[in-house]
Amino acid sequence: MPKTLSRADIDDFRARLCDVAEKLFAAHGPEAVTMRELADGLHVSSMTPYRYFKDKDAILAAVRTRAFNRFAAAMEAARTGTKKQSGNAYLDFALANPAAYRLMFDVSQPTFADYPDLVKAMDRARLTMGDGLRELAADGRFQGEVKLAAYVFWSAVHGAVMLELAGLLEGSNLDARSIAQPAVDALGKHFGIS
Amino acid sequence: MPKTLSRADIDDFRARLCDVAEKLFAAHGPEAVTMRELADGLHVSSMTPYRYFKDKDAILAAVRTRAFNRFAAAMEAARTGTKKQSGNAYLDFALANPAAYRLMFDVSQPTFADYPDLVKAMDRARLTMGDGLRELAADGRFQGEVKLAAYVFWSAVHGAVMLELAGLLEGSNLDARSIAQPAVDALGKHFGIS
DNA sequence: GGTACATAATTTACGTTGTAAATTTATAAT
DNA sequence: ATTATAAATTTACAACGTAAATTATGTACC
Repeated sequence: MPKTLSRADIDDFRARLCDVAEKLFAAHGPEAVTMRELADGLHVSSMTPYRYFKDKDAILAAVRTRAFNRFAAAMEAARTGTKKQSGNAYLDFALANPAAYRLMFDVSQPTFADYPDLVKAMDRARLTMGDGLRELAADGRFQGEVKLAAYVFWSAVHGAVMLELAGLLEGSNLDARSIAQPAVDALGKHFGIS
Repeated sequence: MPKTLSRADIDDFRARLCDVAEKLFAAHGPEAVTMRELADGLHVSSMTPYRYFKDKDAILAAVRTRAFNRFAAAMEAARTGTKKQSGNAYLDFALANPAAYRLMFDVSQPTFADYPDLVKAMDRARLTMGDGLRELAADGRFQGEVKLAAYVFWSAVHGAVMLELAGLLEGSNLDARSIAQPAVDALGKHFGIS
C-alpha cells in the first residue's frame, strides 16, 4: 500500500549522496562538512540522509570504502595493462587523488571495524599491493618473505606521500615522488629483485 | 590598581592547561575533547581558558609545539649521548609516545602557519633529524645529497610508524620496527653509508 | 581601613551541530 | 475515494565553541 523504495532507489540515492559527500569531504575535510550541507547538495531536507545512512560516520565509511575500491581498481588495472610497477601505480593514484588518499589513510578514524564493507575494500587494496611481488616471487625473480617486503615497500611510499600531504615537504624543493623513487630503487636492490 | 597576571602566572596556567589538554587529546583525539572538559580539568569555569589562549585551535597548536620540542630534545639527547643512530631515536620516541606522534604528524591540521612557535619547533625537529647524516658527510662516511637522503630515511620510518598508528599493520604479525629496520638497512647500503 | 577601579573570572547567551521525535506528505492496494 | 504505511519534512533538544554581559578580586590611593 505505501510507497516503497526499491533497492535501485536506495543504491542510487546512496551513490548520489556519496558523490556530494566525497566532493565536500575532499574540499574541506569531513569534520567541516555538515549534514545540512550534504542534504542541501541533494536538494532534500536535513533529515533525509538518515533514512539511507545510520549517521554521519556511516557516510564517511561509505565514502572511504569507495575510495579504497577505486584505489584497488587502479592498481589492478595497472598490473593487467602495461607492465607498470605497482609502486608507480600506487604513487600515481595517491598524487592524482590526494584527497581520496587522505580519506583512506588518515590516522584519525580507527572505527573501521564497524564497517565490514570498508574492511573488505581495504583488504582488497592491500592484497592488490602485494600481487606484484607475489608474481615476481613465482617467477623466481625475488626470494624472501613476500609479506615483509611488501609492507616495507608500502611503508616507504606511504611515508613519502603522507609527508607531502601533511605539507612537511614544503620549502624542501622535494616532493613525494622524488623521495619515493630512490627508496623504491634501494629496496628493490636490497631485496634482490631482478 | 587592578590585579594583574604576572608572566609567571600566565606561563604556569598555560603549562597546566597544556598538560591536561595533552592527556585528553591523547586519550580521545582533539576533536572529541571539549573546552568545558579542559576547564573542568583545571577546576576553572568554561571561559577561563580563553583568557590564556585565543581559542581551541591555539591550545592544540601549543600542545603540538610542546610535543615537537620534546621530540627534538629526545633526538638531540640520543645524538650527544651514546652513538645511537638517529633512526633508532626517532622510532623509539614515536613508539613510546604514539599519541604525541599522532598529534605532531596527523595530516588534518594544515594551519600551522598561524603559529610561529609551532613552526619553529617543527624546524628544530627537522634540523635535528638531518644532523646525523650531516655529521657522517663531514666525516667522509657518506657522499651524496644530505637533504635528499635525510628525507628518504625520514619518509621510510615515518611511513612505518603511520601504518602502525593507523592500525594498518593489525593482523600482519608485523610492527613499525620490523618494517623500518630493513628499510633503514637497505637505504644505508644504497646511500653508501659506511 | 575604606573606596575606586582595572583586571580576572564567571555567568549568561547565541548560533551551529548531529540527530531523536513528532508530524506531514505521498502512493499503492482495496 | 479511502486508507494504511513508507518516506520526507518539520520541529525539538542537548552539546559544542565562544561572544557578551556580569560579578568578583586585588591593588593603589585617601
